[in-house]
Amino acid sequence: MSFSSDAPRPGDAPRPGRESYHHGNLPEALVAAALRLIAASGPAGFTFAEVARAAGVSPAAPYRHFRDRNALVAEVARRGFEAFAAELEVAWNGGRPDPIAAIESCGKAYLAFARREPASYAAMFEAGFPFDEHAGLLVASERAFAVLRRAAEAACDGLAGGGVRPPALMVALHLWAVAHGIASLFVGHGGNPARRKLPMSAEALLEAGWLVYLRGLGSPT
Amino acid sequence: MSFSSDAPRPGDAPRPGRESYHHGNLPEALVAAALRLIAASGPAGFTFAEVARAAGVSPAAPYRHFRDRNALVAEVARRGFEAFAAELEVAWNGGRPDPIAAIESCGKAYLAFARREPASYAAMFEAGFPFDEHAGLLVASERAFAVLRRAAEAACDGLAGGGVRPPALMVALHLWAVAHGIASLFVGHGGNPARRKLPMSAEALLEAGWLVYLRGLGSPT
DNA sequence: TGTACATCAGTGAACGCGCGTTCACTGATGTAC
DNA sequence: TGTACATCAGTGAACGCGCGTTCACTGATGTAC
Repeated sequence: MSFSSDAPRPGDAPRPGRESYHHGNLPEALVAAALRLIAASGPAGFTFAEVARAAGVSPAAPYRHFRDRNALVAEVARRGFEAFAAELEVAWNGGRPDPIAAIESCGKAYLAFARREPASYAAMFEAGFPFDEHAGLLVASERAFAVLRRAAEAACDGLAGGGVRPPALMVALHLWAVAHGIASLFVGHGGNPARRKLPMSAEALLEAGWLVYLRGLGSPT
Repeated sequence: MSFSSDAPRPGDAPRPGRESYHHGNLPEALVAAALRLIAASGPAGFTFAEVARAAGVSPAAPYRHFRDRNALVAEVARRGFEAFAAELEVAWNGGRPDPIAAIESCGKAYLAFARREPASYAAMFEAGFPFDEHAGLLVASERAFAVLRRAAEAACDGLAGGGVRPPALMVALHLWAVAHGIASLFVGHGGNPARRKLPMSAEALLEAGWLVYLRGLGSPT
């Protein structure tokens, strides 16, 4: 993302000589402010008025764009899932050079996202409102999960022919659970520092976990 | 737990004809009220004054027992870890009848706790204050983790002698990550319903995940 | 057994504060002609 | 090119409310003698 030097940048407080009575891009600025506040104190740790203040507008202004605080956090989560899905897709890269390497790449991308965008990750997984009440949210989260699903299918395809073929959906859920478990327990973020010192990086822990699991499925690693 | 018919029961609002000016067991009542409120709206979803009201005392009363809201939630989490550890220890049962069966039993106990005490589980894993700032909390959480650690060691001991012996700590972290990932993503609770329909129960998902993983370690399951 | 006293665990009133939400408003922008 | 008008996206003041925290207080309890 890049911004021209004249356009108001999302997240900016209004400059003293603001050119326009209008903000220009308030929805963006509110999302950016929400991300900062979530990073500092979690998805429940700020008020609607606080977001307005952080974006440099009056407390009534956000109501033009979001019904309430929840709608704003849901939008943050939705964008988070979109970005997350896109990064997982890049990492998966159509399963090249081979499924195992591509899966490992997804693991790195998963934790990289949780590290780089802890506020998004928190909004996505810790905010606690039902996905199906916010239309776009469900769609976006499905898009992210679909990558893991595809990876799981490829992993199952690659199994040595001997045993029973495990259901790909189950494998995808397992991969997701390990990744989320590690991200949630061991990847520190802002107000929520990692709770436990690890004998290895979270990335190495996830890679080892997935590899052992795939080996358990019968994968020839 | 049982209560004599005369003693004030924790969580009770004061009865009209309360025998005593004193509450009798306010700390317990506050913890019980906090659990109810957390179950309804999450560890961040209520105020200190609300807890007082729910326990039937004036808003100033809780200050006699807890420095602030955080101290109360930390106490809820600490007790949660104590109960959690105790239940895991019972399930582990010294590794009897055999390590694999005992580990599966721990998996069931893990999810059973998350289901039965969602408020405790949320306080333990989603409240987001650092463990080391609340002394007892760290100790209690270590006690729970120690069970998984022991289980991991037993699993490693039981491996067919061929390969490299995996570090038990890593194995314990993997087991924990899977269990927490599944509990966190798929076990619905109060204000935080499960986000995704599963093709199987969370318990079956966890058991399968752990078994595949143990097989990947080289375990003769 | 009684009494005086210290301590404990609550009360209830008070304070300043910031929140959520509404409302009529107004400056800026876009468009029809 | 100019002008009238509709629409948009903000303002800022206002409201009632509940919160966090403090304070002097008071009823109940326990204990020394």
